[in-house]
Amino acid sequence: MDSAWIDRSSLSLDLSVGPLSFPDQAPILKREQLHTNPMHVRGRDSMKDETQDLEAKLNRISEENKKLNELLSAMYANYSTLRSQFFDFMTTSPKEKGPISPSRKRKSESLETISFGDKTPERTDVFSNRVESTSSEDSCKRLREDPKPKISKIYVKTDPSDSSLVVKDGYQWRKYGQKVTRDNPSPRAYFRCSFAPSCPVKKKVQKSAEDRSFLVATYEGEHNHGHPSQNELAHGSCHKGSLPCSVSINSPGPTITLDLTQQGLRPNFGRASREIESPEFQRLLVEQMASSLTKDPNFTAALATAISGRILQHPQV
DNA sequence: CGCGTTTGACCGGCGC
DNA sequence: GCGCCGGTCAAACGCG
Repeated sequence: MDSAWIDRSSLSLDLSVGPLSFPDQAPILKREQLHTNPMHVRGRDSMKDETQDLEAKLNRISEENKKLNELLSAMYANYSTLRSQFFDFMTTSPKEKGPISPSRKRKSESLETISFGDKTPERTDVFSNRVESTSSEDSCKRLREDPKPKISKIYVKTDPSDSSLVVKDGYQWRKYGQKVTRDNPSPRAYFRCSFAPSCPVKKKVQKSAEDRSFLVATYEGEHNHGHPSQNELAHGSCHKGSLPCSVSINSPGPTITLDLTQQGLRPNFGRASREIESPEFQRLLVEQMASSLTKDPNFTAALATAISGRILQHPQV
């Protein structure tokens, strides 16, 4: 986790919690208080105590500030990990395979599994996109026949009560069947890509047997046409059927949702993989995230409450 | 009326 | 050969 790039001096977290002093400013505050606060006319001992108190408090506040910065860094690191894995998936999925022969034989599974917003017990990292690919040695026994279409699997978080087996991925799908399978009580829906008549791609969607709040979409084959929502992406809209627009982070603490639809957070996909590496982009991204946080009244209110609570714990100030 | 979805029937691979 | 099971077909149906 490389957080050294964060230019902390450029991050101004206006938290609306009144004047916050940093440790190096503490002596100034002390001098001001010596002249303005009649309580400081008391003996040197009490002054010393108060000075120590103030210093301790300032240290605590700067510690909290530091922790918040670290939290932000961690959030960004997770975010960039997710993003790069997503780009990997986007650039590698429907490519480099031979012609697809419509074989009715049982498919040999050459799996590539990716999960969005994953939180099942086996996948504890809330930001990890699991990519499962069975090795070629593993599947070569079953690959004795014609080359199989590429198969990829995607986990999509959904409402467990939502019975619609719809995974919005930007393509147009036509449902041609539904079946209840043995290993899973929830039905499996079969879709064919209907964006291009000759497109051989098929999709199976079924609720995960282990966690019904996840839809498992299995894609077979590769699209022989462009992504229908490319234009939308280029124009910055993130509407119908496009790629996941927000990522929910579910942790033992509060739920955090990073809204990636915000302008400035979503660069043009064509140049994205290069731009995301540039320090300018990363700096911009952190500033965006920081400004999103500080503009969120709930966040600033909660932070202000926490800090003022700490201060009020020491009423002698 | 056209298009998409639903759903029961059918097909074919696989294991016993 | 038979039965099971996943996958597909296609008629019926619903909706705009």
